[in-house]
Amino acid sequence: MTVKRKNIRVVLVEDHPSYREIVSEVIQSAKGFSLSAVFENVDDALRQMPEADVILMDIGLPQRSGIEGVAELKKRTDSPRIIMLTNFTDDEKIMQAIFAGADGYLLKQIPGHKLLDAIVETMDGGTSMTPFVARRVLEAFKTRAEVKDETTENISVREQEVLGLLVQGYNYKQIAEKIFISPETVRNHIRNIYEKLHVHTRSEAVSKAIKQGLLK
Amino acid sequence: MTVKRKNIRVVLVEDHPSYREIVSEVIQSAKGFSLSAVFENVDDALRQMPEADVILMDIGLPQRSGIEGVAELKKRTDSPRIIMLTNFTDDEKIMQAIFAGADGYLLKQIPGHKLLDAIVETMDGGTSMTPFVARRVLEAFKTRAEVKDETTENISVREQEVLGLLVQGYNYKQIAEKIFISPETVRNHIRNIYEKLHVHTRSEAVSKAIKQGLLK
DNA sequence: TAATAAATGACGCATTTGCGTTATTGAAAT
DNA sequence: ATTTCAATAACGCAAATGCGTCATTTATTA
Repeated sequence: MTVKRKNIRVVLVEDHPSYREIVSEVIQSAKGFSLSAVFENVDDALRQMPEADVILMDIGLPQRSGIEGVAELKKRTDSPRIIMLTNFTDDEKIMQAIFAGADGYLLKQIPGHKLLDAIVETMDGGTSMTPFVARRVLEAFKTRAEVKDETTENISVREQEVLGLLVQGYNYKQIAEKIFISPETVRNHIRNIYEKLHVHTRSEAVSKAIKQGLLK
Repeated sequence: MTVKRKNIRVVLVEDHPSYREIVSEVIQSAKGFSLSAVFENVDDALRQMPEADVILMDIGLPQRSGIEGVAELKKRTDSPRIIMLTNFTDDEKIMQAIFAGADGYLLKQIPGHKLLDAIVETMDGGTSMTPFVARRVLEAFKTRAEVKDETTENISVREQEVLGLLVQGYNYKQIAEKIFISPETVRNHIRNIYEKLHVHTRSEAVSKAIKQGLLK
């Protein structure tokens, strides 16, 4: 007697006919998976999207790109998990897809069994990335961030709050209104923040706050 | 007649005896892999490291952590590729390891065959991450960076130069001295930058410049 | 209990900033 | 040949900023 287990419902969005065939075949022949729908462009997918667990979306679709597709779908409530299928070539788009909120980034030449693994892992709340993509992401990450420097003292909770507003460009008065204190107190907080960060201007404070990840 | 192929030489650094045993077993019994050395702490590993292709390093070692280990090894010429083995718990350390320059981040409970896959993929220049780790990394990434927004016009070379100095906290006069133009011209450049970025203060400009990667 | 730190508030003042307005030069595009 | 644009420069002025100095309250820690 086996426990009745629901299949993982997969939707594929891919314009290239032969690749569409290959992936469809993999999903359909796999135990525990079912292919709910196949679309060849984003517009159709957005209009006719059925209930599903995971969407496999080509990143480089004509007309509306897969990135727009992700962004749209992720706005919906109960959006399924979305895995992007990418080529070696579209390096720039990988980053855009990440910010659009995709849950996985796989190279198209991934073997069938690994694609299935990735779908399961994504269902379990992880983010599947092929090592090539992961490398790109980390490289981009490292160029943007800095390690927190040892001399930076602890910024208090209230100060972090003020610092966050500073980064958004608010002035004394505006910050004061937002957190219901006097502008003079804001000045004092900022003064203290400067001292802790060893800076003397807003720009430097904003710069350090962002680069060192001092916010939130 | 088979082609003679060199084994992938693996080194393991892990303090926990039972886990050490398990991994050693996996490597030794795998075709195409050989276990060159096993260390139980970073100091021994640094002192006696043999030639190897891939190092598997526990991230949470006593005394000198695996993170220090990576940092040290990566300074050496011809450093092998390094894969960190992590637990669910040490979230903060994952980021530190990334900045230390590790080439892979795997959860310890990874099945043997996937560990072997990851070693191969890392050898091929990729970065292997288990989906759990990948998720953490992307979350951290997303909070720090933004996508370049479409409305941002092209910042000219000279303007980028000025913007860079702005981010470093210099004022009109200081920027003027640095690039040998009048402070009034600096004002003009900054004015134009503001217009292109749709901002009205230094803080906002600095913030956008960093988050959108407008520098250099 | 005394010292310390965080959060609050205030006044004065020199400096810096943001913006309106105007103008010249050289290079690139039409 | 002319328009457009980047880079340069200048003046004025209201608003915002950075910093010195001082003070109160409430936690927390030594």
